[in-house]
Amino acid sequence: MPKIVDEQMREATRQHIIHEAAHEFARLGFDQANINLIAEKAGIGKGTIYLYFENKRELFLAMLRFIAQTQLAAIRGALAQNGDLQTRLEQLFLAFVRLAEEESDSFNVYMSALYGVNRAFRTEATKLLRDYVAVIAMVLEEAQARHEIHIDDVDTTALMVLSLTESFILSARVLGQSQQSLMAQATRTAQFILQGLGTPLQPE
Amino acid sequence: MPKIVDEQMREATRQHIIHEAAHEFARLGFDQANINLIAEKAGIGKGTIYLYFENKRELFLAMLRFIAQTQLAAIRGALAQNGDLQTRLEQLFLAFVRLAEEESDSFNVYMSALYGVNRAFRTEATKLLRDYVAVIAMVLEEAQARHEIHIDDVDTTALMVLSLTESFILSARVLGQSQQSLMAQATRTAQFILQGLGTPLQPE
Amino acid sequence: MPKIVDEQMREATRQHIIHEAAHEFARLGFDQANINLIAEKAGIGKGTIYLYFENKRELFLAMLRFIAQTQLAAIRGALAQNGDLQTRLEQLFLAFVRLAEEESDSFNVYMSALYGVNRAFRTEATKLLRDYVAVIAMVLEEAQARHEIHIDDVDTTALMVLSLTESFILSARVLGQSQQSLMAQATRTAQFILQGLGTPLQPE
Amino acid sequence: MPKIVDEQMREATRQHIIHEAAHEFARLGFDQANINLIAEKAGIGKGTIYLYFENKRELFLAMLRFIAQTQLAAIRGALAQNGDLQTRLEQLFLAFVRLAEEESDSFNVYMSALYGVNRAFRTEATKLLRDYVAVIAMVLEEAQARHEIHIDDVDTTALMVLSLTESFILSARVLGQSQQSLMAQATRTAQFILQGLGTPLQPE
DNA sequence: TATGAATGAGAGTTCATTCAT
DNA sequence: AATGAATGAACTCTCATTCAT
Repeated sequence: MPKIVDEQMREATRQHIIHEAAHEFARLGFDQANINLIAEKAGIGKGTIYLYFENKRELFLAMLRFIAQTQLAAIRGALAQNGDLQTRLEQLFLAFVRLAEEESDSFNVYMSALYGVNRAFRTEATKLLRDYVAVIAMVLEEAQARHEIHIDDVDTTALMVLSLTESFILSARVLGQSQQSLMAQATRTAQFILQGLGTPLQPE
Repeated sequence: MPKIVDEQMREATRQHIIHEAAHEFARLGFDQANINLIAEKAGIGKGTIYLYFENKRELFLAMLRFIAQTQLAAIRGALAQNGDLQTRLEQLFLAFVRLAEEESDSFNVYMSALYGVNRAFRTEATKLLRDYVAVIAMVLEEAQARHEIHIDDVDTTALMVLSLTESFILSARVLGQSQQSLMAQATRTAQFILQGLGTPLQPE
Repeated sequence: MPKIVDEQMREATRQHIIHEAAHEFARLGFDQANINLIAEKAGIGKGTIYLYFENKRELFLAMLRFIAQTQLAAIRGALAQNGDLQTRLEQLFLAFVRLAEEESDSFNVYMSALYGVNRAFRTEATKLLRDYVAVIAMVLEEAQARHEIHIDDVDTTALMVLSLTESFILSARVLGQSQQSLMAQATRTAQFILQGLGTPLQPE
Repeated sequence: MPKIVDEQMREATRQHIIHEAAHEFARLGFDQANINLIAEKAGIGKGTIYLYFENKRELFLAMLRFIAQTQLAAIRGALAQNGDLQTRLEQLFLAFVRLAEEESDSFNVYMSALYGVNRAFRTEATKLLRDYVAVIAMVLEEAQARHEIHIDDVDTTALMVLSLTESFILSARVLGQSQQSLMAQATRTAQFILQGLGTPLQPE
């Protein structure tokens, strides 16, 4: 079965290139990142990259998709466990804190793409944003089904939740807050959201 | 007083360059923006830009500062009028919706700088973030002085308010929401915040 | 006799590659032609070409030789039939018109090689030129033996005849003359040559 | 008048670049010629070439036009003097011999363009071919006006004359004939043409 | 023998910056 | 002060060729 082995090798190399590319793109941005350097760091020849990706742009997009998958998987994982809404919102918050810490490069790349000028990159980054909203909306709907809350517009509310977790965390980090101090705010933020939704505070 | 006249001329030219630069940087991003084109659009010679700005980087920074001033002035203006906290939060929300619409270029430039890779740009963009938080914190403290609310950590709360306004609005716009539908959410968002802060809903 | 069979197979593959190469070289020129594409069109692996030809240059030379053989065979064939000089010159002219039409790619490749910058290619293309002259010279000598004409310098005259047929036809084609209008000039050109040689016009 | 001086300087530089480019293109062909090297040989910076020519292709075309002008001027000059047709045909022949010797680079570039694969280059080279034919046609018509000859199709005849001079000379050179031996054939070729046209040989 | 993945030299082109005028 | 011609570093991408399988 050399075909399958080859295919696995190829996919492994692809992933490897994407990893190095992610690092460089995060460090320097799309324009300043250097294909030669990415190849060098990946331990392959300069031309080899073009056997795996059509051009620099496609490599960047592939990397964006990879980041999106990874991040979404992490967030989904954090919300997979059962529990009441407060617990799950706390889990969501903590998951984002962890991601923002461990994958800060990815977040920078993602935000740059989301608010940058390249249309294709924005489109790709927007998909992740939509996925985040969808995942949170699902959690909210489950809570609603359990009569924990009552919401009119689930999607808008989900976006508010996302702003109070992801955006809040990113801003706080930019302002210099440590991971620890951020984690300490998980409960409080979850309470803020629940109260905001009109749900009376539940005793911890 | 030729000196002063000269000084005024010089400042006017500077502002003029910054304006054209803002347009190009917003349109193309820092790397893709072309100094020659900016000069041409500003109606001055290529070399002249370097009499006003040390290099491309400094021009970008000056433009960032200009954007920050303009935006902060708009937000300050929106919060200047009196009224209870709910009203002022609504005003804040509406002000951001307007800004995001009318100065969307500036927002993109600002967000790119905030989450981009250039350290100097991040530092500058962070200042604006800090200023926003400070302005909101002041509003919150005034409300607290009037016993409308009670908050422990004013700065963190201010950042939450900012996330629920600015970040929320930007995300919503990226997802395709219109200015109108956004404006319709001002009251609701303000209520969400007030409830989140533990304040019983006030009759409108 | 597997050896001979193998040898035949090998020669067949070689010819096949040359054919595809001729097409690509004629279409794009030596530099722009792509070895990978030639291999693909020939239905063989990229590396296989190098088992048949040392490098791109050698492949081009082999193709030049192939073109030369084909063309010379066509011209020889046209002159093989008997007849007086006028008839044979007409045949020569018509043969070149046909070749220029049906093998215009080959002519372009040949002319590019003849007047191009690559020394090796020029040398190869010059051989064909010499062969043409030799063939024509032979015809002239036969006519001389039959006392149809009297010439001092056969080779120079042959070159003049070649210029008035091949070069004339190629130029006319570049200037847009159709195959038909060219063919109509066969008799006239032959007469021109004969008169040029000092031979009184023969009644048709 | 700095404007005019500048304009003259600019034109001088342009001509200078074209000269060096002609040399390189003749030596290596379009694809192999190196813009960097052309710049270097012209004693200017690599980027400077792009202030004078949009790209490599345009530089090549400009050079083709320059060659065409130069060659056509030489041929026109040779035919300017009065004299009977025989004399003028000899002058034409000698002019081409001289050109082929002194500007052999130009001839190679021109022929490569004429029979090469690049459509734009062919179009440009064809113009020169047309001009040659036109100049010769004019000479023939003048002779006809003086009743020296009688021709039906002037253009076709002009092309025959061109083939018997330019193409003949180029072929002869490729076959190794020296300038001297070529020059010695001027009279004979002119006679060949005149006889070919049906004109009784004039006593020298 | 046949293959095609991998390689890396190489080249056209852009553009921030300089500096003579 | 203002200019813009000149510069050359830098970068993406192509493709002939190699070689392990």
